Amino acid sequence: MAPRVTIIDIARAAGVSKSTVSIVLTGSGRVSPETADAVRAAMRDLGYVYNRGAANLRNPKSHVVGMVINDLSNPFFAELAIGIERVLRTSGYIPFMANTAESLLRQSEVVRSMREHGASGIILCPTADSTGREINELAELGMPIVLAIRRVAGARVSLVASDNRAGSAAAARHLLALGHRRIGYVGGMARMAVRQDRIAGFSEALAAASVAIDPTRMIECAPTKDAGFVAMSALLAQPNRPTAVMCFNDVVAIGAMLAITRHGLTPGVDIAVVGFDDTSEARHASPALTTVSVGAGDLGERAGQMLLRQISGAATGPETHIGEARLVVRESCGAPAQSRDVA
Amino acid sequence: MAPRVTIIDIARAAGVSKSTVSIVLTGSGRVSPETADAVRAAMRDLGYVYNRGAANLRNPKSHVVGMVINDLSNPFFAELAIGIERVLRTSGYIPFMANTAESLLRQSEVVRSMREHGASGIILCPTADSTGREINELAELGMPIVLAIRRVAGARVSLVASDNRAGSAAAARHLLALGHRRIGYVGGMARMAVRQDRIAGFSEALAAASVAIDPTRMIECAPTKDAGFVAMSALLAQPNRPTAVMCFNDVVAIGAMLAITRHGLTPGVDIAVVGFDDTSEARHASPALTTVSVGAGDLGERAGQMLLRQISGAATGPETHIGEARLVVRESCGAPAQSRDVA
DNA sequence: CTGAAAGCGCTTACAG
DNA sequence: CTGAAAGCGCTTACAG
Repeated sequence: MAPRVTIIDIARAAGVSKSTVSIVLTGSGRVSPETADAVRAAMRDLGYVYNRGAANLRNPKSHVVGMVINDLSNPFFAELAIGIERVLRTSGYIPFMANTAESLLRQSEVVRSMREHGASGIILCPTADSTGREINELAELGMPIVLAIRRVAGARVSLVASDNRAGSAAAARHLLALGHRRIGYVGGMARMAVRQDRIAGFSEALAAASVAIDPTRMIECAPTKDAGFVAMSALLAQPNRPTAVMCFNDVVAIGAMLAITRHGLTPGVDIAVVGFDDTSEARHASPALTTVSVGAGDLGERAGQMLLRQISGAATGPETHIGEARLVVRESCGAPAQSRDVA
Repeated sequence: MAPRVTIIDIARAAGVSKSTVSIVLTGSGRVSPETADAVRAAMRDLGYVYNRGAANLRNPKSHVVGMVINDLSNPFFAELAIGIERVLRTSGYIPFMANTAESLLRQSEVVRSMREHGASGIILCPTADSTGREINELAELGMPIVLAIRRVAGARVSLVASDNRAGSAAAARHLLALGHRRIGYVGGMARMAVRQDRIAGFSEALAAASVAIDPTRMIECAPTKDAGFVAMSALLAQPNRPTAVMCFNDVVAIGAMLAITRHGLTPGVDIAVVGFDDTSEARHASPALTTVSVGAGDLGERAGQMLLRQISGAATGPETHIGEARLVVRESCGAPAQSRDVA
């Protein structure tokens, strides 16, 4: 690789001092248009690359922010990430993304690396086993941080999530209205606050209808398609199987529908299935998945805006945004066609 | 934010010189275990954060690499990205990812930013309108770079892609064997080299069977679900509609199947549909999508390995890996059940 | 094993 | 508007 070209080289080529080059680079202070053009021409000619590390050394205001995503293979988080990027970018920040694949070790490596590179804030979709302790430690170090989607018990930081309890309750009430009484719950790990919230809504709706919850029909599993398949298969192997299942999220639901089909039954006919998230996959699944829409892209934008407020100091403390969760009735719940949502 | 703690603070707290702290940090040179422990304890107590920018200034060997992805909402690219991350991480590199959403402007911003932050290499899934010129400029500046998935005409850099021509030819031969003669092609933009390669395979198969291509049945569109829906709808509005369509990729095919259904027809029965990529969505679509499998995760791993060779200098020049593309017969092509692949 | 010194590429006052 | 100087946090020889 050719020796690095620095502002000194540019200054020499443009016949100015390196202070002037720096002023052109940062846009601070006044420089005559002719001078600025000459400097820019020199940068182009010499293939100059600005050295952020050196700049941040002197002026520690960085415009990079980190996005730490727990599972990029889940389209819900991909849509969320795209929403975050959209607002961060239009605000002049450059978001760098990393996937933790639900590994806490990987999460702490990635977060550390982002701090070392001078990120001015982080949006974190925490792994399922994150605890309030490590998140608070980060925040106490002065790092602006917004938790997205997944609440973490004990974490005293900003949060953007959806109304998990209300969304699940609405879905459960819908199944009850369709006449279901043996309703299972599939997916998520018990330690996840999000699952606790969703189960709370589920329980609340069943209690209101005086329907008992059978703990043997509450199956934990990782929030993935494959795990949903396995968990649903286990549920189907039980005697007295449920007539309906609520799933932790859409990918689990799609896995569950696959298991139902593989078992020789028809989702939406023999067993009602409901998801959570309303990813585009839910719309295109077969049968089309009844699910709870939370607006992944919108939540992402909210999280981006919230992080910007944390960074700028416009927010005086941690903020919380709980987005609406709306039941979308399609085919997989077996509801009569005329009561379904379009698309 | 508290004033930054530096190695000088650590040195003072641990009662050593800052050289010693640096040696502990970098692992260069020998330090007694007791001293090293004292240093590490001080770092923990004071909440020390290593400043990569400062370190890179003196020793410009960075362990960050960039992954630039053109469309993260397409599950194919998400799977690819996960494969790339897997090998990069296990090799001690920390991959930062950015999504360009098919915007060339965004791509150059993101690439520039990665260079400014001292990335030691970049894996680039280029936007549809990337040209060889800008990619060669990057490479000439000495940046190790691997193009993934999308060949770019004129680019003289390393490439990991699939055998687009052979894969498309196999898919077309399959449709011909099923008796189809009016076969359309939906999706991709004409300027994309990948589309040209796929069309070449398609044309080759049709020519071998002495079947003419009707240019009015070749519809360009962006490689997205929505664009596939619109393009297929346009094709269906034509007189003498095709009995089969090959689609640029799976997301286009899923959009096309939706359009067929919306038109009152049944994909796989009234019109055969074939995709490309074999994303997990293809398996779970209804009807299950016949497609060309390229192994997204594997290609990602290959790309990661290739970049590592470019960075280390183990590669003496640009390398190319063309992965196998294998037809996977499911339901959407209307093949008789006994000839279908499992799952 | 440790300490003093130089220097990486930049920005920031400050004097002209 | 420009130039000389100091300093950001680190690493790298080099002398002890």
